[in-house]
Amino acid sequence: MPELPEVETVRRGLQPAMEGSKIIKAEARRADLRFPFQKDFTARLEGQTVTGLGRRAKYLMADLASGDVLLMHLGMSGSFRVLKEDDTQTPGQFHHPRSEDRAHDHVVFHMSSGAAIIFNDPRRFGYMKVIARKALEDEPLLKGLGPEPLGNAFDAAMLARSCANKKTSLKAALLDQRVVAGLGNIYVCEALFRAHLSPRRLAATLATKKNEPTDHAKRLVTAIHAVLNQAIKAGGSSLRDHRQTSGELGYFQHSFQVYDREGEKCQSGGCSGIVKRFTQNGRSTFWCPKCQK
DNA sequence: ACGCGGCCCTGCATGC
DNA sequence: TGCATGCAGGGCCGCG
Repeated sequence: MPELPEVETVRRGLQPAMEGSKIIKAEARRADLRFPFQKDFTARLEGQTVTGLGRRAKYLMADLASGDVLLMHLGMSGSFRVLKEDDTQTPGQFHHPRSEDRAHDHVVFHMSSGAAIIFNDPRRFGYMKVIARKALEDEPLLKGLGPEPLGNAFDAAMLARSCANKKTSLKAALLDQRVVAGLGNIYVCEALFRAHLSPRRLAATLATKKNEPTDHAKRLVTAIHAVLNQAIKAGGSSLRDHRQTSGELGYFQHSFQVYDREGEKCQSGGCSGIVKRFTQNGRSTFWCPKCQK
């Protein structure tokens, strides 16, 4: 599911249930997700008030009164549901929308607000980890992350600099979380389409010989901003697993212009191209060969 | 040093 | 209907 807009949607959904509320009980219902849970995982959460819920790239970060931070990653299929504690007793209510049983409800936080927060993750590529806030900057999971695409540090000049010496395609560069942190396959495809840039283009062509940003770089940053902001407004994209924490679907998938639209007409004004798909670095790229150069 | 493919895991669509 | 295959929004690891 989750690229930046989906994770941000989840953050906004969890915030009212978590912020200012205490974790009365935390359940880890199996020994591991992607990694084994830390031995003291639940102990470090229980009794703690969540003072804030932030996001960095595709990570959710809950600040705890103890000085710890709970890092959460949704992997490919992770989702959160927020229920009233009473509803968890009602058959059906507790279930993930796509699950007939509770087999993949792996983590539950029981909050003093009366909310039960359930993490469901069939594929278990997601993970959670508690770390001390003062150790955040040494955290390996976060260490190499590039700038937030919607943050002030990310602009055409910075993107051009970090692509200047790359020998990869533009598609691969944008998927590289060290270059910019939070984009995934969908939004890279969509941003490249909106910027009329080919996914096969060499990343280094975003910079001039003097490492100045080209017009392509400026167009691309504008496109990235636009597509992410629109997707966040739409509650993210629901293809398979993504749900808002209320269980509602996101609806940005209806606004895709190339992703998952192989064979359809290009939606760019005046372009008569057809959306094509090919595999790049082991992942599907969707694009219009006619207007993306 | 860096880029690429393999792989982690389950569920779903497709084709025989 | 049943089984095999391939594919999926992420990202770590090892190889060349």
